[in-house]
Amino acid sequence: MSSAGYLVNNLARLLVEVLRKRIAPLGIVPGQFPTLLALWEREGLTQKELLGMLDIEQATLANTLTRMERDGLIVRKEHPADARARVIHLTERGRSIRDSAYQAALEINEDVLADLNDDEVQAFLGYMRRVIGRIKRLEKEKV
Amino acid sequence: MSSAGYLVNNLARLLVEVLRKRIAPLGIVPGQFPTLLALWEREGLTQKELLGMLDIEQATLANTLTRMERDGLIVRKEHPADARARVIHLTERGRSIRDSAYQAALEINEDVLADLNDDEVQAFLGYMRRVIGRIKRLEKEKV
DNA sequence: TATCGTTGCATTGCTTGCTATGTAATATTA
DNA sequence: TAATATTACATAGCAAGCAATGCAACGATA
Repeated sequence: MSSAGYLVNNLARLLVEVLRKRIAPLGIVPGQFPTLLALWEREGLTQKELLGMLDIEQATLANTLTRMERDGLIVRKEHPADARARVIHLTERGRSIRDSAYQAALEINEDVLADLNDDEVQAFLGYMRRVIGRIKRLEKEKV
Repeated sequence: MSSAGYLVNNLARLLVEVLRKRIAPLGIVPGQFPTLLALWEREGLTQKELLGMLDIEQATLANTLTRMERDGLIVRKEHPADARARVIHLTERGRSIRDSAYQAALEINEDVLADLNDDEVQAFLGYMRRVIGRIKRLEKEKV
């Protein structure tokens, strides 16, 4: 029970739970984090634009945005030029948790990687990027 | 967008989808894989015993077992000595896909890690085990 | 300009994870 | 042994992922 796939899956779930506990006081959940990071960089994006930054499927993002709107983190306003699209803005609340959230993310990163030195961390990240690249290339070839 | 957490999560999702596509012809889904691996090793386990091998929560396993029973992979029979417990057996169908499933898992492992040499694979697995260990230790301390 | 394909987003339904809680059955103890 | 605690499993409800599909609005073209 320790193939790469099993370990990656296990690690991912552990990390999500660590993140969940740390950001719970901010009133957000792990699935909202990548979207918030993007919106803290730039507001007023459409769902399409956001999607381009996020490695998730459109349906997943649409549902996540609905929950974020329900939770008072964002608002979807009408697009000035295209009635199909909507522009996404942070609420004051969504904006206000930015610094604490960045802080939490940094702390988790440090805590969790504390047993690896800098070179090892770089090697680890490098391996993951290479495997991710490999899988994406495999998928493209088959199409 | 390339912290360890983000990469791990991304990689885990990619791997699950690769697995999903490869095992779809066998009529099973990724969440059933670890349970099947355990049952192919030994049948007639209780849920409790299975749980001890699986790094998931009891409720998750109970639901997975229900879907596996629905899909005709396992049957839950009454425990000879304890009326609360049930022993879990593979159906003929569950048993029959064993070799193809092992084969699929091996192939995926190879395909996906093909850009890393043996030393790099070992290093990669080692890093994951260390980080997993670190997180579990962190959680224990807090309790 | 009327038609028709494309685009942007929402919805539905499923899986797989979680926590919290319910319910028998079993085990312990007063 | 009656009361109580614990155990084994199930259930409910939510999050976050996916594919498939629906629908209105937009854009291109005959």
